[in-house]
Amino acid sequence: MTATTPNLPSQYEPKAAEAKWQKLWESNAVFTADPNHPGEPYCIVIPPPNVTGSLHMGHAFEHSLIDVLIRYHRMIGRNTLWLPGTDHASIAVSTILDKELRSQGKTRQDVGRDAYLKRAWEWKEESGSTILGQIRRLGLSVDWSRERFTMDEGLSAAVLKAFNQLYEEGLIYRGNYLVNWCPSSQSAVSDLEVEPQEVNGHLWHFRYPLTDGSGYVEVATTRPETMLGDTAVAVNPEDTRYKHLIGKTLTLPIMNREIPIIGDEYVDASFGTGCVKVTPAHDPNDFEMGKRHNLPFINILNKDGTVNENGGEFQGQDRFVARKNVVAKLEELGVLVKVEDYKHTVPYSDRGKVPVEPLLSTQWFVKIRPLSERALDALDNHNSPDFVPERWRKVYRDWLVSLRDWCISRQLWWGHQIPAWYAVSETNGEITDTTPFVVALNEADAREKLAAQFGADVQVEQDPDVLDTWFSAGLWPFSTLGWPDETTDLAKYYPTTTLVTGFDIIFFWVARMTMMAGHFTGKMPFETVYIHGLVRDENNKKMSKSSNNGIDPLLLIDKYGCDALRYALIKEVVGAGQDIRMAYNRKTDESETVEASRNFANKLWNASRFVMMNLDGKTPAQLGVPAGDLLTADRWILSRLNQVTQQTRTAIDNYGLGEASKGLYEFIWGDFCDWYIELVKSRLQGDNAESRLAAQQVLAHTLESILKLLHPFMPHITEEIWHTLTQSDDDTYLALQTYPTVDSAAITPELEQEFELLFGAIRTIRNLRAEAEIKPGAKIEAVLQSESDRERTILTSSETYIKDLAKVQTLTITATEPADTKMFAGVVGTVQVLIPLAGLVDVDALKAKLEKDLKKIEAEAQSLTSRLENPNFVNKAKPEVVEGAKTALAEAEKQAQILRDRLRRL
RNA sequence: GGGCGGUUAGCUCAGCGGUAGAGCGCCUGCCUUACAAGCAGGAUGCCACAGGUUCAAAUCCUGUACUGCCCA
Repeated sequence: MTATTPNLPSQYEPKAAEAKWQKLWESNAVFTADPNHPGEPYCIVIPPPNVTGSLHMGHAFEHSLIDVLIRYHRMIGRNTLWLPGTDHASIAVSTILDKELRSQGKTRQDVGRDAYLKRAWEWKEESGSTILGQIRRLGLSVDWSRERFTMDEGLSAAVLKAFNQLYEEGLIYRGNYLVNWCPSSQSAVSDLEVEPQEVNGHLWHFRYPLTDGSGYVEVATTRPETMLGDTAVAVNPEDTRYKHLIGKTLTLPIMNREIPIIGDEYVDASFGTGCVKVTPAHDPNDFEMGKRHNLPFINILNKDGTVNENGGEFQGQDRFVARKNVVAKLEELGVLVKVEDYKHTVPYSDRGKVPVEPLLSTQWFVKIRPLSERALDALDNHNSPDFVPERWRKVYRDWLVSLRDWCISRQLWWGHQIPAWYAVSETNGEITDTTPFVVALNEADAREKLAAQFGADVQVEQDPDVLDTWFSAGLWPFSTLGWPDETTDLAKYYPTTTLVTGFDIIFFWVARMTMMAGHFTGKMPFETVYIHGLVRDENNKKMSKSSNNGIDPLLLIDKYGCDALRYALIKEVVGAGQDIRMAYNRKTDESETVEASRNFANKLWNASRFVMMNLDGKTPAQLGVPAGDLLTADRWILSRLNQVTQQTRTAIDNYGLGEASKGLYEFIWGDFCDWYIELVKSRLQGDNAESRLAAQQVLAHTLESILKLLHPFMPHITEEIWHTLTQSDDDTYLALQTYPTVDSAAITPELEQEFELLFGAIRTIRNLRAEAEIKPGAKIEAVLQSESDRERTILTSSETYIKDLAKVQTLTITATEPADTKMFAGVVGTVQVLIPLAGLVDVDALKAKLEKDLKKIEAEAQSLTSRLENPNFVNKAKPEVVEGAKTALAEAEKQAQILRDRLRRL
C-alpha cells in the first residue's frame, strides 16, 4: 500500500459504505464461528422473526442490541456465535393463505393438504427471503452459515424426538378439554394467543323458576345464548339469601331442563345477584365447577361458531344471531328482568380478530407441572437464568407458578404435523375420541406398531393437526445447534450465553425454552436473559400491524444510514428495560432522534478526515505508539481515552449499552473534537518536528481506538474509516480487531483537573469576548491574575493553548492586580480573567454582569457556609465531603472577593 | 381486583444520598480551509404532590394524584 493523503468528501455517504461492508463481511464469512477456535464461547441465538413478517422497528432495536453485544464480545476475544433464523408462524401463515384462497372462493379443503403446503412453502421462500434481506441491511454480524428455520429438516427431527419422548414419559396427553376456540381460523389457540378487549356490552338479567314452583332465582350474563347449555346455578354456600336453596332444582327456560342449585366457593355473593348460571362446556370457571360437582357438559356450539343440535330451535344460527333470538325468546317467556349496559372484557383471538369461544374439544396437551418445576428449581436455587433488569425475574417466576397445561394442537396444516397415527379401521375409517393410536417417529414405525396390535391390514391415518409454533420455538436454543445429535456446536456453544428479547415474550417464549431445555438438556438454555423495552411511536403507542403505526426502519436507513438508526435506538435505551419512544414526523419521514445520530456519524467522519489529512499519509502503525516526549495535552487526551475505555467496557459488561454509547459520544465529540483537535492544530502546522510527530501519533492512536470502541455501535462507518486510516486490505477487518484495553497508568486525574481550569479560563475569555461584542476574528489582550502559584503554573504551561483557542494576542499571567481599571472581568477557580478595552467598555453593562455573577457566587457561598456551620454536618458527613465543601467555600469566597474588588474599582 | 413501571428544562430522556445534566428546540454572533449534518457564547427547572428517615433527599421510606403496561 502506498502512503497517500486520503481525499474524502466532507459528508459521510452511508449507502455505499454499508452495502460494501455488508457484502464483504458476508461473502468472506467474517462472522462464521469456528468451535475449534480458542476463546470462551459467547453465543446468542436470534429470537426468530416470523417468516411472513417484514422488518419492523422492534427487530431493528433488538437486533442492534444483540449486535453490540456480539461484536463487543468477538472483539474482546470470545469465541462468538450469533445464530440467525426464522420461525414458521403457523397461525399467521395459515391466516394469510386462507385469505388468499377465500378471495378465489376456495377453502383449504378444496385444494387439499399437499397443494396447500406447496403454496405455503412457496410463500415461505418469498417472504422469508424478504425479511432476511431486510435483516442484512442492519449490518448484523450473524453467522449465515448456521441459519435455521423451525421447519427445516434438523429442527423437524428435533420436534419429532421431543414429542415422542414427552409422550413416552407421559408428559403429552390427548384429552377432551375446554380450549380457546377461534371460529375464524377454526382452530384452538393458546391462552397467550388470546387478547382481552374491553367492549361496551350488556348484562342480561333473567329468572329461572324453581321446579317446585316456590319462586325463582335471578341470574345475569353477558352471553345469554350460553344458557342453552346451562346445567346448574351456583350460589355461595355462605350466602344467607340463597343457602337454603342449595339442593333444590330449577327448570331451565326454553330448554325445560331440570338443573340443580349448587353451592360453590367460587361464587362472589357481592357480585350481581349472587346467583351464577353454570355452563360447564362454555366457560373456564364453569368448567371447573362442573368438574367439582359432576355436572353434565353440554356443548351447544359447532366449530364454525353456529349453534348445534343441543341448542334446540336455535340450531344452525350463528352465535351472535342466536344471542338476539334467545333474548327475544326469554322476553316472550316473561323471564327477562332487565338489560343493563355493561363494560366488560371479551377474549379476542390475536390473529383471527374475532371473539374466541371456550369450547370443549379433543386436543393434545403438555403436562406442564413437571417441566415448570425444573425451571423453577433452576431459578430459585441457581438464579438461572439471570434476568436483566432483575425485576423481570418475578414476572417470569409468577408465570411458571401459575401455569396450566399447554394445549399444543392446532387445527391447521402449516406446521409440524402431530406424530400420532390412528388405527382408523377400528372406528369406521374416522378419527374419533376413541380411535386407538400410537405416537412414533415416522409412519412406518407407527404402522408396524399398529399392525402388531390390529393386524397387518390395519388402516392408518396421521393426526391431521399441527403443533403450536412455540413448541418448536421452545427447542430453538438447542435444536438450532444440532440437538438431539451431540454435535460439536452443541458441545461448544450450549448453553448459550445471553438471550435478548422483549418483556412481551417472556411467557410465550422464554419460559417455554427454559422448560423444554431443562427437560431435554438438563440445563437452562442461557445464562442471562436481557429484557428490553418496546419501541413506541411518537404518541407513546406500541407499534403494531393492527394499529398501523409502525415506522419503517428501511425508510430511516435510506435517509440517515443504518449506523445512525442503530445508534439512535441504542442511545435511547439507557433506562434498561424502559420503553423507547421515537421522535418521528409521518409527513416527512424524518426523525430528529436519528438525525442527531447521523450528525454524530458525520462528526466522526470529519474528525477522521482532519486527522488523516495531517498524518503525512502514514498509518497509526507506521507512526508508532505515542510514548516519547508527550505534551500535557497529549497526556490529557490519553488519560480521557483510557478512562472512557474503562467506562465503556464496564458499561457493556453490565448491559449498560445506552450508557456506553453516550459516554463515547461525549468523549468523541466533546473531548476529542472540541478540545484535543483544536489544541493540536498549531503543532501540526508548526515547525517543531518532535512536537508535531507526538501530536500525529496521539491523533492516530486515539482515532484508531475510537473506531474500535465505537465499532460495535456503528459498525459500517468505523470499518470504512479504519480501512482508510490503517490502509488495510479489504480482507482485514476492524470487526476482528482487539477491543481497546485499559492502561491504568495513563489515567491521570490531576492532569484532567488542570485541564478543567485551562478550559474554564478559555471559556471565560470567550464569554467575555461575546459579552463585550468583540469581533470573532479579532486578536485581543488578556490578563489572568491569580495569587495561587499552582494556578499560575498551570496557566503558564498552557499559554499557547489559551492564545490559540481564545484568540489572544498578548497574554499576561500575573500574581498582582493590574493598574487598569477599565476592564471586562470574569472569574474561574480563583483566577481573575481580565480583558482591557481602553475606553470602549460600557461600564453599566459590565457592572450588571459583575453583579449578576457576584449574586450567584454569594448564594453559593452562603449555602456552603451554613452547611459548614452545622456541627452535625462537620461531625457526621464523610471527611472528603466536608473537605470538598471547605475547598468549594474557599473558592467561592475568593471569587466573590475578586468580583467585589472589580465592582469597587469601576 | 393483583402486580410492575413512569412523572426532572418547551420536547425526548439521563442522573438514583453531597445541592441538576445531555440531545433536539430557542436566543446572540460566526461560512475561523475537518465538519453550517458545523463553531463559539447564552437563556431555561419549588426534579408531580404531601409527610417521614438523614448532617444532607431529584435520589431512600410511606401515602396521594395522574399516566402506561402485565395478569385476572
